[in-house]
This record gives sequence, C-alpha cells and structure tokens, in this order.
Amino acid sequence: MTITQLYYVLAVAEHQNFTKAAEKCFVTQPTLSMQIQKLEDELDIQIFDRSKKPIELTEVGKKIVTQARNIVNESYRIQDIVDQQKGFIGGEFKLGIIPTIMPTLLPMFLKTFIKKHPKVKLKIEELTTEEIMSRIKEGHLDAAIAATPLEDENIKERPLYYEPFVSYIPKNHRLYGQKTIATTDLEIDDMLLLEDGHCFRDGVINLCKIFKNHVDDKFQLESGSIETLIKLSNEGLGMTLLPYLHTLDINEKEKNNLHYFNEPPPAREVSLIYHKSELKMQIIEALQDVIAGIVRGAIAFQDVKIISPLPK
Amino acid sequence: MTITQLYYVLAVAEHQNFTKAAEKCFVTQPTLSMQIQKLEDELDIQIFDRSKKPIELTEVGKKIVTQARNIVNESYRIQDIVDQQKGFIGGEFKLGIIPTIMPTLLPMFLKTFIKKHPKVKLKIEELTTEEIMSRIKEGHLDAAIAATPLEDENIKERPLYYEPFVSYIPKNHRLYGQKTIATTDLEIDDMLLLEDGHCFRDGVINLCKIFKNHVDDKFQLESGSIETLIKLSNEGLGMTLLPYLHTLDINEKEKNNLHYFNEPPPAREVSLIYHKSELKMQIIEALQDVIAGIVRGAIAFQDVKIISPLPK
DNA sequence: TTGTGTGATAGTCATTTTTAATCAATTTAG
DNA sequence: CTAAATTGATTAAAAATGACTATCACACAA
Repeated sequence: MTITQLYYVLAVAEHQNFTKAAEKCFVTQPTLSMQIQKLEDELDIQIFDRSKKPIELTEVGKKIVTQARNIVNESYRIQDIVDQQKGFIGGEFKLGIIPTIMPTLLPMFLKTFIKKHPKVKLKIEELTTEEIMSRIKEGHLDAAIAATPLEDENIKERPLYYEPFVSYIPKNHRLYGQKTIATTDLEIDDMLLLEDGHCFRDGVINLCKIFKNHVDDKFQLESGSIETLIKLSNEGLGMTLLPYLHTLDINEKEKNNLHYFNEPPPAREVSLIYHKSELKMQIIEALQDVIAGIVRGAIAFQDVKIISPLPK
Repeated sequence: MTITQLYYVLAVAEHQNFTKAAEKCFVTQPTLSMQIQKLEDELDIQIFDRSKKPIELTEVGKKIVTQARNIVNESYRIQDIVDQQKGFIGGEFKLGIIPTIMPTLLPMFLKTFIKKHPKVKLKIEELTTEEIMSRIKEGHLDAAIAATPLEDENIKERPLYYEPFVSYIPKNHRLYGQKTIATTDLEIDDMLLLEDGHCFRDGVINLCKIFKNHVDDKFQLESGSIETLIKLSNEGLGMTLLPYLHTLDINEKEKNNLHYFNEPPPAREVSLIYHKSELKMQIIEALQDVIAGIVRGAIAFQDVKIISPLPK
C-alpha cells in the first residue's frame, strides 16, 4: 500500500470517474486503474462498485476513503514540518472568504501580504460559510475568513476583528429621526436582507430574534449583494444593516443614512478559520499577522455584543 | 515519499542502528540507507545525525518521526477496516499484563480465548504499568490489562472487573483478632509491600494515605511477588494486602489469615486498555467479551471503593 | 446501427528498488 | 599501536514497479 494509491482512490472517489481523476492526478487512466486494482487486490476487497454509473464507493470503500484522506493529509504534514524548520513561508495556499467580507477586507490586506510573502501563491475563492466548512474538512481549502463562532470541533478559529453592525435607514423610514438605534428598535419586517445562504443574513435575523421570540420567515425583499441592499433601501423599500467596513466606502450623500447603534453595538466576530490538524500554520500565522496589522487601524471598537452567524 | 520510507525511518530511530533496523524490516542495510537518503533528499533536510555514535535524530528528525509514527499507524487502520468488514478476527496481537494480575487472570481466560479465536496469535508479556503505557503509545503493544484509571488521554480504558483488596494478617499481628478490617485500621508501617514499580504497591500506599496525610516512605520489607509477601507475612514480619483473585489459590491453612474489609471494601479497577486510535478493536472487543464472561462467575462484588493505582 | 463515454487489458519501456559485494571510517580489543 | 569488528555509504547488476500507448469491451444514447 502506498500513499500514491490512497491519493488515487481519493481522486476517483471525488470525481466518480477514473478518466477525470486521472487527469487531476496528472497520470493516464490505465495507471490509475491499475494502481487502484492493485490496492483492491492487496486488501482483497472492492473499494468501488464499478457496475454503477457513475461509479460508486462500496460501504467499506467509504470507510477506506475517510481513512485514506486522513493518511494523505497527515503525509502533507511531513513537508509542513520541514518548511517550518526552514522558516519557509511559501507554496500554494487556498483561502476562502465569505461574500460579505471579501470586497471590503481583501483589498485592504492583499497587496501587503503578497509583498511580504512573495513565495506564497494565494488562491482566493468567494464561498459561503457552509461551502467553506465542507471544503476545509475535505482539505480543499487551507483556511478561510468567515464570521464566527462556528461551533464545529473540526475547525479552529482565530479572531481577527469585531465588526459592528451599522443601520442604514432611508429618509422616509420611521427610525430615520433617531440619532442612535437600539437593538430593540429593529423589526425584521421592514428589514432588507441578503439571500439565503449568507451568514450575515443569519446574523441579522438572530439579532432581531433576540427581542422577539418568533420571527416570520417570509421576507419580501432579498438581494445577493450589500450594494443592492443599499440601492433598494434608497428606493424606500425598508432599512437594512451593514457590516461596519462596508460603510467606509459608500458615498457622502448615503453616509447621512447611517445610524450607529447604542453601546455596546451588535457585531460579528470575523476570524481566520482552518482545520484542526493545523496544516500550513506558518502561512496561517503570516496571514493573521498581516490582517491584524492592517485592521488595527481601521477598526477600533472594543465593547461589542457578538451576534452568532449560524442559522438557528 | 512512501509509507515504506517512513517505516524505515521509524525502525532506524528505534534501533539507532541501520543494520539492526534493516533486519527488523526484512531488507538489507543498503536498501534502508538508500531509502532514507532518498527521503532526506526529497525533503532536503537531515533526519539523522550520522556523526553521532550511536546514530541520533536531528531536531527536525524527532518531529518527523512523531509524524511518521502517526502516518504508519493510520495506514495499519486501512487493513483494520477491511478486517472489520470481513468479520475477520485474527492476526498477531500483543497483550501486556501487569505482574499482579498475570498469574491469576491469565489462566482463567487464555484457553477459552484461544479456543474461541484460533486465528489470533496472542503474544503476552508481563510488564509494569509504566512500560505498558509507553509501549501502547509507541504502537508496540495492541492492548493491556492493568489497574485503572490511568488518567492518560492517549489511552482508552474498558473496565473488566473490580477486584477488592483483602487483608492477610498473621497470627501474632495486632489486628488478627478482628473479624473484619476497616481501612482506618491500616498502618503503613507494619505493612509488607511489593517493590517499587508495581502499581498494586502504589494502590496500597494510596489506601493507607487516605486517612494519614503523611506517610514515611521508608518501608522495611519489600518483595517482587505476592507469593513472597505471604511467606514473609507468615514469618510474622507484618501484614499485607492481597488482590482478591490471589486469595482464591492459597492453601487452606493460610486462608485462616484472610480478613475481609468492611463494606464497601477498597478495590482496584482492572481494565483492558488500548491506544485511543482504536486499532484492532475487533480483537480488543473479543478479549473483553471472553474475560468479562469468565470473571462474571468469579467476582461478584458490587459496592466497592476504588483506589487509584497511580503513584502520587 | 453507430457513436460516445467508460473502465479494463496488453505490451513496452523507463525508472525505481533491491540486492550482493565492497569500501571507508570508526570504534574496540588485545 | 595494530588488528578485528562494526557501521554506514557506494557501486553495479537484477528485479520490480509504475506509467505510457494502443486497444478492447461494455453500456447507453442518438
């Protein structure tokens, strides 16, 4: 049994197709077939049910794949140990970022990070929290930036900053006259929300629920981006909540519609998250350093009330 | 990088000698040298410091060995999954037993187990708790029978039975007249103990300490076996404590010297212990079944007071 | 039927792994 | 101090392994 064989098994299990898996492994299909057959022979058990189309894992196959993923990931750690020893910070690094953080945070730290660590090939993807979590567990993502706490024992979190919620209230709104907003003022019914799947949406709903036990889950208007929310709000369709960093780059006129919360303002915790196996910790720590350094200047809130990002 | 290479590294790390390691791996010494060199080249780092005699691990080498042990052990688990699927209970199984349990328990279950599971090649070794724990962690022992709780997060425990302590008191002893003994009657000073390293010794000391804060650690007489303790006690050199199962095969005359404790009697918890990675669980469970079945008839105590086997 | 997509098989070749034999450097014993 | 023994590295030849190309066999769809 070799690590390569296990790696091939993982590829086939993932793509449910020998040919595609072979491409991903940069070998030809017969090579893959042979190696997997050899492993099956050695263990004297079928890992794949080739009669099904597309190909399926057998029951044992599933268990073997789980264990194989373990072994392959643990094997990467050897290189990791060596890198750590050499103080080498480089290689490919796949980072996920949730949509409501991506456009504001990424431009703030990306240049600095690339300049400081030119040997790291960052591959950044915009993904929802749910996608991020499953990809981290599968090893397809090295780390991610998301709202926390996630309450998942396989995922570790390192808080980067606390980002308060800011009310965006158009002129005709019943709350427009108030200088500051209390969380008790919020009514989910006249609140514009992001589409399902965004954890910021869930955060807002949780915030409204704190003082109302029951919330109708029929919302009139939902949008895929915060920019659209602002425009809809400008049209008088309701108020909305924005993450603080988003309020920094809206235009002067719209800034008048911003209403801050009473102390302590509700906020989301934004963290760098990664698999509990702590692979590529050097890069993760480098990222944390750079982001923490950048954000320190932009966000200075201390006393905040953290709102859970999880749908409940 | 291959699992074989990692296995070779482990062998050399363990034997501190290429030639011996090669023998254990059933390959020639050049094979081993080459493979390890290749791994070192690939990682571009020295794992062994060959200038030292005997050969030593470098600092990174130590980390790599730890991780390599992980990977190699995890790789065994694949075969384990297959065995489990096939319902196969067999193969080599290394079991450790502490000296104070070995002579009484082993004869009780060994025959039954071999008969029930003829494909398991049991290799049984008498070892102290300390030796057992380190060997389980290194993967040189699949399981062991010892007094628990051990409070070690790498080791899991499955209690088999609770074995009360019984006083063995010779005729001239101050406590001989008492029908039952209370733990408060015990005085460490007139107690015969096993040599250092036996956890039963530590259990007895802990028991005596429960009512006396301070105990002199100068004991006059110590012995390596419980049989010797009984003989020394017969000579009037003091009383001693025996594990219950030991009292079953002493002669009639000596049985008169046995004095049982008041309810609840102090007892030791005897468990099947194994590494948290749960390798070879089928065999471990088979062992547990057999032993539990046998012991159920011999030990019927319920309300006992468990004494820690750890030196404190 | 004829493609199309899929995985298995056969034959070949380069590479890798292993081995036996040998060497060089140390350490140990007399 | 010299001789013998031990230890790991080196070399060259053999065995094995892994991967490739080409091709086959089967299932399914147009």
